[in-house]
Amino acid sequence: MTEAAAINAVMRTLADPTRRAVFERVVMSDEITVVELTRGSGVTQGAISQHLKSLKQAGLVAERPEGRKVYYRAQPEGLAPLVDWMSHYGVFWRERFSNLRTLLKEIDP
Amino acid sequence: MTEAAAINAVMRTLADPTRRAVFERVVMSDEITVVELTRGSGVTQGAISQHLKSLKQAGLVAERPEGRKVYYRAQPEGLAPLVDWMSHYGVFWRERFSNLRTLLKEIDP
DNA sequence: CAAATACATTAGTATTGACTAATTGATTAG
DNA sequence: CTAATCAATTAGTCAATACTAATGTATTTG
Repeated sequence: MTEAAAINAVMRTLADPTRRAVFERVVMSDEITVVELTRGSGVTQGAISQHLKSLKQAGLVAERPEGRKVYYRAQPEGLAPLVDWMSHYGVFWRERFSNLRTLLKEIDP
Repeated sequence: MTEAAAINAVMRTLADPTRRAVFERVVMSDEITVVELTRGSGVTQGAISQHLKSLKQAGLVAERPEGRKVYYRAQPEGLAPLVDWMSHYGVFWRERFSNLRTLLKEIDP
């Protein structure tokens, strides 16, 4: 996958609010199943599975089947294209990155 | 505009490749007109104006009318919601942020 | 084995949205 | 003043996509 295709996939995948909410819940949970994700999502189980498929194709989540359940977890390298894009075009806004800079100091002084 | 609405607007706006390309060209140029943006974009002038309208509503660009031309420039605070979102959900991937850390050291040692 | 559970997939629907072609409004040039 | 230029907007079209309902496929339970 080329660089442009990667950022395109990630952006398009995270653009949908419902799918982004699914991703956020996966991030927050260590591991989470489809039924759990469906609960309180406002959409059907089928829709959740479709969103998970998109997220998986974008490299944002990974799955671990266990019995009849499938546990999903966030995938670190999935957000890399977005970080890279920000790095590339965010250079022009130094002051905005001071927030990130502070954060980075906190987590890795 | 609420926080969720802001990240939603920015994500959806940058999700389209053509519109993102327009934004990138605006970022790279100090200021740029609609005709210049239309040249080599592959779409019509009307489409460019529509994309610029979206970018403006998302707070990603600003305009400066001068005569019959309108100069567009990138708006710093427009990417803030994306940075904040990354800060919030990117904390979980420290190693990925090392790239950004290196970059930040370079631009502000 | 039969019923139930967990998830994926499919077909069909409705909405969104990106685009063009054309028009309009405004400003500048001849 | 008239032509031409720059940009925005409008109406209409086409494709993409988010969703539901239903079905399919394993796997577990009783």
